[in-house]
Amino acid sequence: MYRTHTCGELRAADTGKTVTLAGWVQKVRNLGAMTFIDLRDRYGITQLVVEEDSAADVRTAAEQLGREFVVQASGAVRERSSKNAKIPTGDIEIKIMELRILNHAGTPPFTIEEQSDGGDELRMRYRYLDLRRPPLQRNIALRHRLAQSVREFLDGEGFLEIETPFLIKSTPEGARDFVVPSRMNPGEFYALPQSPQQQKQLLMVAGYDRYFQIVRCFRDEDLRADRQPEFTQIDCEMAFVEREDVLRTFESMAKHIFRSVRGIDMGEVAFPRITWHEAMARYGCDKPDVRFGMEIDELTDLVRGADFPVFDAADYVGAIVAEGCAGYTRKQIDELTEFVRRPQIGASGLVWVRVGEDGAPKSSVDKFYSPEHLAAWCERCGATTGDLMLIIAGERRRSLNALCELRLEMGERLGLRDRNVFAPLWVVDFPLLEWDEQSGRFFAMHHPFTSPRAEDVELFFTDPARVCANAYDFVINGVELGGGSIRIHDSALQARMFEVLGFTPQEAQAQFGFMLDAFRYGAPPHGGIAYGLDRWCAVLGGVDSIRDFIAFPKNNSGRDTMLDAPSAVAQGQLDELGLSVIEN
RNA sequence: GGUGUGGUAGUUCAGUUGGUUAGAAUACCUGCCUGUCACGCAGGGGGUCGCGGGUUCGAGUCCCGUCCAUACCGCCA
Repeated sequence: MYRTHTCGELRAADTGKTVTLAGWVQKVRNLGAMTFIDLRDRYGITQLVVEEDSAADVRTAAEQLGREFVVQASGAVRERSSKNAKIPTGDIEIKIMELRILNHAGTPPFTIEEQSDGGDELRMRYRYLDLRRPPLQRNIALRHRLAQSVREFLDGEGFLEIETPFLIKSTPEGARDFVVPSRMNPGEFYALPQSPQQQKQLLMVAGYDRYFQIVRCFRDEDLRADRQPEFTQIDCEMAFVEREDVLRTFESMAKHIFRSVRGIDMGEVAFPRITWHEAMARYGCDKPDVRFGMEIDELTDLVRGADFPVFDAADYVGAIVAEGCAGYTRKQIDELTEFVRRPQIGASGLVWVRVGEDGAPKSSVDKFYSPEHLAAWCERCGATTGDLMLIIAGERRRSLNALCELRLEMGERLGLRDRNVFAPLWVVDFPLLEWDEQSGRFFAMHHPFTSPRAEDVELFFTDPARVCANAYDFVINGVELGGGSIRIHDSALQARMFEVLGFTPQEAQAQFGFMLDAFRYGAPPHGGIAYGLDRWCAVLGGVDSIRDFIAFPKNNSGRDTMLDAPSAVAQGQLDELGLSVIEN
C-alpha cells in the first residue's frame, strides 16, 4: 500500500497515528539540523519533518530531494509547535521514520503553485505540469461536477444517454468539417460531427423520446478564447414537445446545475424571455448581458432636420445612458471615442450629452441642437441630472453592434458585471433565415431542420425572409450557453426549407436523403437544445476562457503544442489512403 | 485572410536619445543555519536579446521581411 491518507486530510485529532503519505515534493526547507518538506497531492499539502535524531537513511534521502520528486513517507502525526493557519493541515506535521524516493524529477520549467510564473505557451507545452496546479485542478473538478450534475438531472427526468458515431458524412452547410480519409474506400472521406444533430433527430424517429449525450463536437474554424476546434456539447432532444416543454425542462436543469455546482438557489421564478428583435433593439446583440440595464434607446426620429449632417445621413441613431457619469473628463470621453472607433467595432464617432447639476444638458453637438432638442433626447432615454448620454449614428446593424460593445465596456467600467452574479435569459423568435448578399441566397440562421413558428408557416411559402423560427438561445451574462429549436417533422415543410435554401430536390436527397426518408416513416413532433459544456464551466468559474477547463486544449492556431499536432504523416500512410500532399 | 499587443537568463520582466562588460527578481548549484512554511545568510553558474536582412563608426533599441504566441474582426448552419 502506497499511502494510508492523502495530503489534505490529517488534522490535530489524528495526532499520534502512524501514517503513510505519498505525493510530490512541493518545497524543501533545510534549516541545517532539521528539514521541512511540503508534500503535495491533489487533496492538499502536508508538512513532513526530518530532524537530527532521524534515521541516517531518512536524512540522506531528504538531502537528495528536489522539487516535484515523487516520494512516500511514513511517520507519526504530531501537533506543530508553530501552526500554519494558511493550510487546512497546518496544525500537524509528520515526523518521518521512513522516506522512499519513488521517482526523481527534473527541475520543472515553472513553479507548481497557486500562482505560476509560467507564461501561457510554456504551461501549454507542459500541460501535465500545469494540471498539477491547484487552480487547474479546481477547474477540472468543476467540470466533472457539472457533467455529473447534468447526468443526475437528465437521468431523473427519464432521458437516455445514447452515443452517436464520430465518423459521419460531410455536409456543405454551416461550419467547415474536419474530414477523415477512408482507407477501405479510397478517395472518400468521413467527416467528424459538428454536432449530432441529424442522429438525435433520427433517435426521435426511432422512439427514444428523451435523449441526451455529453459529446465531443468538431468544427474546423478559427479559434477564440471561448472557441476550440473540438469542444463538448450537452446535446438533448425530446419528442412530443412544444417550445414551452423544452424551455421548462432545461430551465430546471440550469437551476439544478447552479444548485449543485455553485450552491446557488435561483428560486422558483421563470427565467426572463426576450424576442430576438427586442434583444437587438434594446441591447444591440442577440446575447445580451442583463446583469445591468443601460438599455439602448433609438433617437433617429428626434434628431432629423437640424442640419447636423452626420445624424441626417445616418439610417440609425441610438444612445445609452451611463448613470452618474456626467463628470467624465475630456480624456475619458476621448478614450470611449477611440474604443468605438476601433475597426472591429466600427463606429465612426461618438456624440455625448452631459446632464449637469442644474439639470441642463450640454453636448458635443450644441451647435446644431437647441436645449429643447437635447431635453427631448434625455426624456426618451431617461437621462437625468448627473448622467452621461453616449450616442452613436450610422448604418443600423453596425451602430447597434457598437452600442452593444460600448454598453458592455461601460458596464465593466462601472463595475456592473459582477462575476458572482448570474443573469439567465432566453432569447426566442430568431429569424429563420439570413440573406447572404455574396452568394445571393438564404442561409438557415440556426440549421435547416429548424421549424418556423406555427403562426409563420403560411408566410414561409410566400415571404420566407419575414419568418421567425421556433428557436431559442440560452444566455447568461452575455454568453451564449446553448441554443435549440423545435424541429421540422413534416416532410413537405422540410422540402420547402431545402427549396428556400436553394437546394434542388436532387441535391437535398443526396445530402439529407436519410433524413427525408426517415421523416416519411412517422417522425414525431420534436425539439431540443444543445449546451456548450466548456462555456458552462467558464461561466460557473467566472472566467472568459474555456481553455482552463479543458485538460488538453489546442492553442490559437489549433495546435497541440505538447503533442506537436497536427503533423505530417509517413508516405506509406498517404499511399494507403490514396492521398498525395501538394508541397508549397 | 485582417488588426492590435508581445517575443531579452530555466522562468517572470526592466533595459532611457542608437554608445563601456545587457540588469533585477525568482529558480538552479555550493556552503552555513534547530521551528521553517515566500525560511534566512554568504557565494556561484547561467544570455544566438525569436529568426533573416538593412541603415549606422556602432543595433536588444531604428527600418523591412519572416516565424511564434495572444486578444479581437472576418469565419463559427
